[in-house]
Amino acid sequence: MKTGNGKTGRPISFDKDAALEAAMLLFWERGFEGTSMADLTHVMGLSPSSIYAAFGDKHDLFALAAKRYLEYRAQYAGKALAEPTLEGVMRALFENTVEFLTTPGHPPACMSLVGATGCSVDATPAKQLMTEIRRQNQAAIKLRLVRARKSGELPKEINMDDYTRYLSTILAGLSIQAANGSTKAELKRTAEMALRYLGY
Amino acid sequence: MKTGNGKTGRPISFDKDAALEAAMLLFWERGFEGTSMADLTHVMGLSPSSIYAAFGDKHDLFALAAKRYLEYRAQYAGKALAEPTLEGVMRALFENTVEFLTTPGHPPACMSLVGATGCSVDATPAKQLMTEIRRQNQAAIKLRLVRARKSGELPKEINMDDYTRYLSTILAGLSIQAANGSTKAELKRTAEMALRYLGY
DNA sequence: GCTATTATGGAACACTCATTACAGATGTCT
DNA sequence: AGACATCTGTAATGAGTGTTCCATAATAGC
Repeated sequence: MKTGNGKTGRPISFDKDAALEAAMLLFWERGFEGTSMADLTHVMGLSPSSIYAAFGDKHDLFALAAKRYLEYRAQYAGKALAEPTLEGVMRALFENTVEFLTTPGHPPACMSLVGATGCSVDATPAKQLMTEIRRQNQAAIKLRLVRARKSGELPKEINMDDYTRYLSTILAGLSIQAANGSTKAELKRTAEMALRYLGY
Repeated sequence: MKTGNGKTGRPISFDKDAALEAAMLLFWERGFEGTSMADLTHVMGLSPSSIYAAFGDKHDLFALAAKRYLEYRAQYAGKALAEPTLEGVMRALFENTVEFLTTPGHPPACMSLVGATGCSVDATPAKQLMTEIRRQNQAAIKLRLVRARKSGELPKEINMDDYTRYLSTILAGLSIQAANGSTKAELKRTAEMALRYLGY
């Protein structure tokens, strides 16, 4: 796996980014175990040797796909948290999530939920990676909520961990609703209802 | 697959219920694709031929396991819906869910969520079965809410589909929280918070 | 030109997958 | 007893798994 590093030797002949993007989309749709290397060679348009030389083994490739997913697709949450006011954060969090889940061109669910839940022991690294991503997302939300409380936008009585967990719960539930086949309009109304019951 | 029907011939030599229970637990933990027939022979204590004779192929066995799961494990929701008052229904729905998710001896998640989400095309029947179960659960909740509205326990302005979907969203989210590793105490507080924000 | 270095595709690897064929075991019925 | 029917374990089936080997191709520097 020295691809692209050395100045000498035969140069790479394919678009590494495009190949990884294709792999990511397939992993997103079928999960780690549901995606075979043969499937990957097809959608990436590469032979096994090229994949192994450029990305390592299946676990490495999955980790790279997850990284790409976070950087290129899952930024909707980070952007929402960057809103100046807490109300803006809350509204953006739900709206962006619905928008994300219903964007055509990719599966209607979070990759961290479908990537590896319920899998053999061989896939536990992938499963742990997905869990870790979920935990980090939740930690990011908490950080923003703590800031909001410091600025007085959130009552001091509210437990930050509990409130964060409650928010994450609803957001994760939305992903499952989308996977169940809910339409965009339905998800929007659910998100609005959640906001209303939260007091926004 | 004529096991147990005929009066003649060699009788079955194992506890069919116990074998199916073991299969169900493994499917619950590892999902359809994450569970191999070899794994199943181990936990069921049977040879492949016995399994095929008694339960059919892997898809059939998974369907039977799902049925058993619904009948023996997932009755907590149905019981909650049988509560006489809406407030009782709501409280029981959340409390029973938390209790269910944190009961030792089985994975901390709904089988309908981990059974087959993100899988290869071969497993789509299993995936559809899990989705169907989720849809039926949601339909049962809606039925109970409609009854509550007729009895005046729920304002007429509330859209039944939306409210049902919102409730399902939170309940599904709880399952993911549990799968993430939340403790029973944390889940309890999340459920209480959900109830409070819903007005109960 | 040559050599060094890396990438490529295809075939082969050892292994696991779900499933079945077969022979023997164990029961009921006459 | 024997005939019949069904179950059970072993071993095999062919297809699919992730991964590697190897001969060849393509570049850079000399």
